[in-house]
Amino acid sequence: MMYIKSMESVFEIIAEPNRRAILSLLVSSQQSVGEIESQLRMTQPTVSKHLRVLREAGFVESLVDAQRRLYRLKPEPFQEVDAWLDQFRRFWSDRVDALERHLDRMERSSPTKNKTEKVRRGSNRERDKGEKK
Amino acid sequence: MMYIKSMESVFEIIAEPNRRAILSLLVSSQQSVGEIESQLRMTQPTVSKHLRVLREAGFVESLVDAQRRLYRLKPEPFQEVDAWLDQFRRFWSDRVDALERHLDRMERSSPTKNKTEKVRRGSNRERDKGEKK
DNA sequence: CCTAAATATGCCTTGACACGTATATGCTCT
DNA sequence: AGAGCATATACGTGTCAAGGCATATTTAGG
Repeated sequence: MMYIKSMESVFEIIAEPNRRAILSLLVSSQQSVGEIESQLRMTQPTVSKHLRVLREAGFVESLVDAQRRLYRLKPEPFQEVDAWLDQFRRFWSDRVDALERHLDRMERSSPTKNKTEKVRRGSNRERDKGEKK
Repeated sequence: MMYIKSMESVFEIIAEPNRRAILSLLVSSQQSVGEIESQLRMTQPTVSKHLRVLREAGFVESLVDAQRRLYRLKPEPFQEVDAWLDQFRRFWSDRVDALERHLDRMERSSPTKNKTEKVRRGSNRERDKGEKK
């Protein structure tokens, strides 16, 4: 009997560095387990286990190709993360600005993870602190 | 001696449900530890520990207010998550569509997660199956 | 200075998860 | 059917984070 414990949320799934590496690999194209294994220098069981977690969480799906399984991305969980981020978007930019950056990112669509330096932008939220009870 | 082990990535930070709850709380306004404690039904040490993790990861900053510490959000780590998501955006919609949905979300700013059905887009990599090495 | 309030930290236990090694399952071809 | 490749699963182990509980620290005010 195999117990699939918890791993409820998408956030726990992407918390694992190797899983993020697998996901990034699959952006370029679908890959077999062996291809992932060789590119990421992980053992085959490790790859398979992570793929299982990713599949059960809906991040990937597998296509049978003879003895191989080709894995490819599925969009829904990413949307879920994106939806969660929404509530915080107002903190790093106002509406129009966010739109522009969003567009900008999609125009370029760079495959590498861009570690961009961001300019801090003060939040526009005012708060009263002083009251002591 | 207190070891601050790893907790390197922002993804591990937001993997913890209580931390996400704290972050969501702080969207509306900055809060003291006690306020967070009572609203989220966590013990005070638990709240403090999570806040420490969040602070060291740059998700929040604290303002001293007498005996209280007021915590409020900082944008950078959220941007980092957003940047990571970028590489996957092509998977859930084309450019215009993404823009529309992005706008739509910001207009309504609905807190619920939208579970949209998407049309898959085939990868451009053909599988070479036959060759054995 | 002493006390109370608010928050931070230390120690300990527990449980989850990631990995390695070994093995099982599945598929193909001869 | 049997061999060989590709992938999945089982089991044991080590590590580390999260929380409970106790206590330290900080600040305000009498």
